[in-house]
Amino acid sequence: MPDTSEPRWLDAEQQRDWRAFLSGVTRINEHLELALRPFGLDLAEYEILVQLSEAERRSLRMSDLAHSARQSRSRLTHTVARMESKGLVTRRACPSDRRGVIATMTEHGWSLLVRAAPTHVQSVREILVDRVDPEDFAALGRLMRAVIDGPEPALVG
Amino acid sequence: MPDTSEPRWLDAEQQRDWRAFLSGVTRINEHLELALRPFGLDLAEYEILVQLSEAERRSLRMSDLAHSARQSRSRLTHTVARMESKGLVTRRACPSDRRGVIATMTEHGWSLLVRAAPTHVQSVREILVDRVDPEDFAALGRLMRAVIDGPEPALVG
DNA sequence: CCAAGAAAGTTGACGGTTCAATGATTCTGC
DNA sequence: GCAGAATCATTGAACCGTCAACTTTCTTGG
Repeated sequence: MPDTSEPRWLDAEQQRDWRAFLSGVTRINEHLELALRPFGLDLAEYEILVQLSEAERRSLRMSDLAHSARQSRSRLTHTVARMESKGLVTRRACPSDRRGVIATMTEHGWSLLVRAAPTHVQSVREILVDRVDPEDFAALGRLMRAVIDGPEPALVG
Repeated sequence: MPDTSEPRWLDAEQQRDWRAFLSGVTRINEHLELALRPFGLDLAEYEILVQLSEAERRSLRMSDLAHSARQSRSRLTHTVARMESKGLVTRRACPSDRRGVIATMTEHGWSLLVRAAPTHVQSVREILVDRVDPEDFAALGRLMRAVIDGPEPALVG
């Protein structure tokens, strides 16, 4: 049966903070996307390049890449296909698991990342890191780790 | 000429916090979208309903609504058109400015919001508010207000 | 007043994401 | 060792957001 108990609304201050969060995230995203634009990248593609750049041999299984870049496998397939046609990555069969596909960053992808990264970092600083109290930024980290590490919430329905 | 000075990279801790932020935001969004799904709403539509519900006569000019729901005017036009066809909102000409269009929440839209809101709040609590240290949550609010209220960053290019 | 420009809103095409379905391969329990 | 379940990756269609172009109306400087 549906939960008929009175919902626990947010108090005024919580609501203010929550809405600031929603607006802030939007602004941060817009700023980062704008900064990547001159490089012909969006944030999702940038993340893919970063993950590949840090992996052994600059290569990852598609599903590991999907996980670390926080994308669905389907989305990743499409995005990587596009990036492949731009010459940023290549794909090949995985030798140890014939279901698998390994994506590898090309030299061209690497050099694009190297060129884009300084601007990206600068944009992160401009919109967030250099703009806020370092204590609050550390609190942000703690808070987000609590969000990530917590159990899958059930949302009883 | 391009800035050739060494970029100010994030230190290890900043990077850890920043990446936690990216992951956390993704997780929060996924959780909220999931919670709204049974109501046939996504977060963008929910925001539109919230903004209308708090406005006088549950009505807003399209461009004010676009601003407060953090959407482009074009996106809002499309989304409101869809919501109109679902019977959640109506549109009519603005009497004082003949360029304008006023969106109004219908009774059906209102009742859907009333039904969805408790679940939505619960999902916000589950994924964030009830999961983190209240001090850190307050820090989140401060931090995001600094992001929002700050000047348009130039991102010198 | 009026011409030029700005603002409001829409439109349609394009591109990207989601979703469900599919084929192929590997894992699991018996 | 095999049947059934789970995993990996892809596909294509439907759906949604973005972008540039456009119309209409309002504002502003001279």
